[in-house]
Amino acid sequence: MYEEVAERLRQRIFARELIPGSWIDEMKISQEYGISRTPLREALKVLATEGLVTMKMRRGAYVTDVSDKDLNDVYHLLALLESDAAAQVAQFARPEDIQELQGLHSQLKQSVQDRSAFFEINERFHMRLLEIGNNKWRTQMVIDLRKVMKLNRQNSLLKSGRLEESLLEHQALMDALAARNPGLSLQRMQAHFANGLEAATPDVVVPVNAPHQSVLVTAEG
Amino acid sequence: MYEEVAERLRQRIFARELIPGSWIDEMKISQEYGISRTPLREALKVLATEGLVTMKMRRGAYVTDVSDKDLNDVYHLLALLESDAAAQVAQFARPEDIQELQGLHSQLKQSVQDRSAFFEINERFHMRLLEIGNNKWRTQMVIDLRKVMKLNRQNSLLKSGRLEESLLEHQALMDALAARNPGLSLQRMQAHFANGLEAATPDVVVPVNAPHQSVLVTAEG
DNA sequence: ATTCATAATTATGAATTCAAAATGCTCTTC
DNA sequence: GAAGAGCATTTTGAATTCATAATTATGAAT
Repeated sequence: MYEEVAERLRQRIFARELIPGSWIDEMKISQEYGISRTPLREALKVLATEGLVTMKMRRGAYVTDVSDKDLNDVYHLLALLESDAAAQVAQFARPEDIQELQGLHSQLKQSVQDRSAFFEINERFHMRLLEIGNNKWRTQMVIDLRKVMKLNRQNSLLKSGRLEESLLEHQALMDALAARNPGLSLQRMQAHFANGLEAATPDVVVPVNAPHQSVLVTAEG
Repeated sequence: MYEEVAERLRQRIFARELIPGSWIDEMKISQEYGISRTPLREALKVLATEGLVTMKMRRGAYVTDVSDKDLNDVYHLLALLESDAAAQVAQFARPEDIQELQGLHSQLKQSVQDRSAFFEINERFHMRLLEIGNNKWRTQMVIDLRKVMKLNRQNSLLKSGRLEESLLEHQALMDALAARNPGLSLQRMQAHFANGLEAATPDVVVPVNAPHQSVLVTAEG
């Protein structure tokens, strides 16, 4: 059960229902979920090792408050890991895997007018690339880091105008992958992230007190 | 208490007292430690998210069995992350930080005849470099990955003859750092890891049934 | 009125108890 | 003698209970 509880808590944290820095009332949550404190506490300790909550001695659990520096650091690592994955894919992927990525890219092209569809397919593309990269540890690290990114971004890091640019960057990446050029693929993924970060500077982020939303959050375009 | 218990379990796993693939008897361990199952189970769940143990539904906890591919994948990521850190250090570290690293390097040079001292100082050097790299997420990831490396290596990845080579690589790295050359620092760290891996191919690993030892295990030289 | 001390309340951390599921053993039957 | 069904034992997972620590509130003293 603790896995399920952990996931429910993650969603509430991402949705800003549980505010960074705030104390997590074990009694209240366990009553809300109709469970005892035992599995809840197990879930909290898992979230603590994930970095989503912070345990204070004899003080309980608090939603971790990530700073702007933290976000930049995490974003840097995402760029590093995902571009590494891109290089590996260019080098070792089977032809049908490249084909699959091209299929996803085509879908992405077609959904450039539908913002939420674009985000969803974009997310799928990045995740499939990681999986094809065939290093489960890297994949897990990226998953964890993306969770942290979700902690402090209410919406996508994409500005409205970024969708088209992002698509072009994806195209360039796909070309490099199809050409089986590891170094170029790495560069193109790096560039993709570098542009995404520009669009992500704090001053373009929507107000914190915006109503929570279940919209997909992506770290880049 | 769960933190303490988790650490004791980690040590037992690294020491091969708990064998990869084997089942972890909650009752037995909790009696051994003179505690109840509750904090033990919390610790196990933490170790599960760290990847050291695997939870099976209604089957309990098992020490994770990492394959040779896993080890190569993890090693690849260590090289990626630590060389990234080296580049950052070359770029952003304060002069006194570079000085400190040079101090550690000097100690390393002096302890080339004492194998265990060499390992310990080497470990300190790598950790300090990471800390100076000033990205706590990267540092934490490296710490976690190094734990996984310890799962399947009874002793160091260094062959006896590797100590001197390793020292030369460290010297080259230090030069690049002192010259404040990020790209070169990155390359030198990558080279350091590339050489370490060569020495770590399965056929040079000591037998698995060797008596457990508390010797420091390092992922590279 | 303010500050310090003590008591009471509240919440965390751990132990114990309880329930449910899986495995293994035995007994029966073919 | 072997195979399958049923029961017992073992073990996990969760709830409840208990103890300890921390915070807050109340009261007294300066």
